[in-house]
Amino acid sequence: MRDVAAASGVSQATVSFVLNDAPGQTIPAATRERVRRAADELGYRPHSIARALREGASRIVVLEAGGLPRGHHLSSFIAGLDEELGAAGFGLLVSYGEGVSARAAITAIEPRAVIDLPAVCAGPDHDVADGGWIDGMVAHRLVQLRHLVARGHRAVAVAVPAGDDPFLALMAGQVRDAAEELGLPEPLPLVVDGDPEKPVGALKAGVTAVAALTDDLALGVLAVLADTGLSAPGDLAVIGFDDTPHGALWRPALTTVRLDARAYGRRTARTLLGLPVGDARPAPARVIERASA
Amino acid sequence: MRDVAAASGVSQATVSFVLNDAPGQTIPAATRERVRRAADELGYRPHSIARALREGASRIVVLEAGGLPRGHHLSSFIAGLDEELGAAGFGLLVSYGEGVSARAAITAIEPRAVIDLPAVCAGPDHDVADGGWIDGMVAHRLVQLRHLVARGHRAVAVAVPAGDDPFLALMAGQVRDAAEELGLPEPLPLVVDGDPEKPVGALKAGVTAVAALTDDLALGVLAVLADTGLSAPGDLAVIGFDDTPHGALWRPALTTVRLDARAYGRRTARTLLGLPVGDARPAPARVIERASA
DNA sequence: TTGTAAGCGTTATCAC
DNA sequence: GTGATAACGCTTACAA
Repeated sequence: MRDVAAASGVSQATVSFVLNDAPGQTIPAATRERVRRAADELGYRPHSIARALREGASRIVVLEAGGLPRGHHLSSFIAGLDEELGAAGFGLLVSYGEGVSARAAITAIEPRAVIDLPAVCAGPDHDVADGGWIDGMVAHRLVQLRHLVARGHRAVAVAVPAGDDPFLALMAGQVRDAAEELGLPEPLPLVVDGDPEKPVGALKAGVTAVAALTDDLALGVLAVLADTGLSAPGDLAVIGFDDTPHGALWRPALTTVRLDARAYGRRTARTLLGLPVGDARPAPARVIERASA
Repeated sequence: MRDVAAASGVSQATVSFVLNDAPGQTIPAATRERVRRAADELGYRPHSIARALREGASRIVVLEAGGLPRGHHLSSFIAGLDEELGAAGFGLLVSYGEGVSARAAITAIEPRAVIDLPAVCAGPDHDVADGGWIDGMVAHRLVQLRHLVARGHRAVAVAVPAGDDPFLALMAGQVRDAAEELGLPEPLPLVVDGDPEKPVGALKAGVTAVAALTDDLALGVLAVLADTGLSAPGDLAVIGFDDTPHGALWRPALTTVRLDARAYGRRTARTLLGLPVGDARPAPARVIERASA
């Protein structure tokens, strides 16, 4: 920066003002041009560590994604964040809650902000922090259930994991809400734990279709079904949620719903940066119809 | 740090010396103790940004994992890195090559080192940088092929992806080497692209078993097999490599080989830190026998 | 309109 | 043995 200042015959302060479009400064266009060119020719890159020291935080945003189902939704949400943050000159780091050194790295970075997605979802004021993702979720679950209803199913179960994860519990609630809105009987929970008795029991209870919280849970249902000689969609229709890449590899290939999480990512980024959310309107959820439902 | 110095009645420099065990300094035990206690009581944490500015690089190591097959091996390698780096007070960040903002973040961090795993594998001197992982790989492929040989197979094909990825090309070479070492005929490549003709062709050519480069490729083979009414292991035995979590969900469940990448991660970290590799001896590769081979 | 200088929290080089 | 002090590269209040 000193070199740029010298090369353009101004002081370091002026260089900083020009390069950061500092508001409240009135610098003639000629000077700005000179500084810009010099910076360009010298290949000047701001030293982000020095900047972070000065500003008290780096220009990096961290997304805590530990415990979230990995798949199309998450990567797409990330892609959306990435676009907007990248455009604003911010960096994005995704943490899957791996281990000590990962935590160490995150704290060492002094991020400008950290988006703790699971926590945000559990909290009361989602929309401010996730671009409306969670709040729109019931609508997406409607898409999932409507697919089943359109195929004549009314007695549906919801495939849930064995442990209790707050995030997935929330999702389960959304499925129930969606079912209510469609006037369906309350969906029975179908715990996916490898026990073949579970789906058999559901079948006996009159269930004809399963809406899974995630694709991997749907795959789990498909697996135990196959183990007991039953098959989808004949004996039990199964629909996933997320469109993981490997859902397509299964036989029967998994029918699932895919949503435009990218738009939510963009919105999240924009509200975080204090920008107007703008035109990023999420596309409606889509059923990816394959074989299982 | 200033506060700690004041509280223990020494200068900032002394605090720094004590807290970093600076070599070549002779500080009385009493002073050290006083400083340590003061730091503790005040809850002093070194400011990593300031340190990075001073040292010219942050205490963070970046692992570039873009393009690598995700699964047990990668996460296990990461876990190994994590342990050793964490113990040494370093942070680890894993980049899956997501997008602009991720790159921006990485450069903003000024990492102490970046391990570009795909590049390292392509390069000539792996062992220095990956803890011997790649060089030991032929041995692991032997485990994969031996499982097939022990079941009476000799005509094996190797499942490869449609595009050409340098990393996967390297892996294919290792399978060929392993086959040669076992005195098997050169394995035919079986391109996994969703075309059911491919495995049928292999069958006609007398192939009785497939060793896949990765689990996902194995799953791809299983899928087209199912599409043509054939099944594993009856018509064609299929063995994967990596033990991805969803391989177990398939029916037939995927037989695969799992290796102790964690140890390689630890070795990588230690050589990177200039430490002796020590006792981290990788456990031998293990076949996870399920149903497909 | 531009320049000067202080300061962010460390670490390292010297005197003492 | 310990303590000033300078530097790392940047931003910004204030002076000119």
